[in-house]
Amino acid sequence: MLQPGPPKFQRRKEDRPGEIVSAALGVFSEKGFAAARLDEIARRAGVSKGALYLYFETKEELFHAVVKSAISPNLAMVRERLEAFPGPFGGLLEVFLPTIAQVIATSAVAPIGKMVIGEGRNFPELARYWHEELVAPMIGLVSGLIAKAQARGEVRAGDPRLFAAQIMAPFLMAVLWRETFVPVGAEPFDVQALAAQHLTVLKAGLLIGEKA
Amino acid sequence: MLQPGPPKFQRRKEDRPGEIVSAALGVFSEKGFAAARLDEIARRAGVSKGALYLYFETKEELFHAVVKSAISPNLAMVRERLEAFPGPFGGLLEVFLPTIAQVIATSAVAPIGKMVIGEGRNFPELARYWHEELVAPMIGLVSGLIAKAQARGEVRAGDPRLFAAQIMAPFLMAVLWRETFVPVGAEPFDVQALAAQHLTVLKAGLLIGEKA
DNA sequence: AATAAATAACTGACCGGTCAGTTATCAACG
DNA sequence: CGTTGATAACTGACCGGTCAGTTATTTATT
Repeated sequence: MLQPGPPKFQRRKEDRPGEIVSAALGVFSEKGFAAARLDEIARRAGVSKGALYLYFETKEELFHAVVKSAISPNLAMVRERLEAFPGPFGGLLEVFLPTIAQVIATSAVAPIGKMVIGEGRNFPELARYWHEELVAPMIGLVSGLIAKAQARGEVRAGDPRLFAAQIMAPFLMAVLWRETFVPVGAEPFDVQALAAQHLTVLKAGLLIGEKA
Repeated sequence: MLQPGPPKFQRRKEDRPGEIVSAALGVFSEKGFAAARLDEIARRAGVSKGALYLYFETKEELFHAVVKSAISPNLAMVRERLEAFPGPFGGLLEVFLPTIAQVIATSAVAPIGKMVIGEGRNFPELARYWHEELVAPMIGLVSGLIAKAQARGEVRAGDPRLFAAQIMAPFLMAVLWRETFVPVGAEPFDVQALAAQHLTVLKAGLLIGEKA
């Protein structure tokens, strides 16, 4: 009866938070905030539910940590690529649109974003954080680039913020389509093809002095 | 002790379902499906919780009734206007975009749609219904009109379904922006201005033989 | 032995759904 | 016309299950 066998658990204080956040990302993505069960997050993280409370005070704080972890790297990456781009606005679009398509297809930004949209009303702090940390900077960044391009005479007159919305909107739609309607049988959108076609329309519709 | 006083309730079998659906629309719009409380719906409808179950079997069925009531009139209106339009595609866009903007600004489609997006994963029947009854028909309708316009040589070559997505996406974004970020301090989008600017870009980017 | 990580059993509030009882309404009857 | 009996709309207290969060206890580590 005294054979030790494999220990029941190990003490791994350093790794737990990351593993828990990772597990929580999965469950929140699949179920949304309200329907996510802490028992399931704990199970996937390989710990007990009580252990969650050693590292996070509440469910909401855990959600917050998930959102933070999903935002920062992707935003930084996009921002760097955009600000470092030297050429004209048309060339910037050629780089930017496929980049966005790729981030959407591969990162956790999409399901988290959908969750923020779905439950933002009930968790205003979260919507505020998402808006201030990710959405507003992105819109501002793109708007600023558009305004500069207008000043150089490359982009037609108009509200830069609305132009930014027009540029980003199809990607938002593709994400929500994939997350909402594809699971119930809708035909998916090919995000890369959408990016390519969107680029064509934008170049003809937004830029000055381009041929259709 | 026999003074009747005001009666505790009245029997109004005809009106109850409509009043309950209306109250439910409000609560579902504000809270989402999961967070909506049947007690609150009942309170707003001026009945007891038990009365809800005289007219609807479950919470989900009530939600279904709400979705139905919000969809049908608006879809029918848009479809009629679109199919009856005689002129070229550019002129159709001029009518269609402001119409969409108006429906978004005034109808209950927007909050319900946001709710479907937010909770569709947990209620696939609902997402399926919304997709089959509203979204797929709309996409199909617009795609068909685009294909016809392409055949007439009015619209550039490309996947009509992707074009349809590009046309609709900014309105989706405006709705979600209003529902999600404006309550936490974001600056709203002027949907009418967005429609106007979107029209300009689409005419230059989508149509053949138009001057920028 | 002392400490802290981790567990597992537990609590209490919440809420969808139920149902026994109440009351408005109306038709039948005197 | 007033009364009464029958019906069905309606109420509201209640129940059972669920789940975020707590705590008494065990176990790994130093």
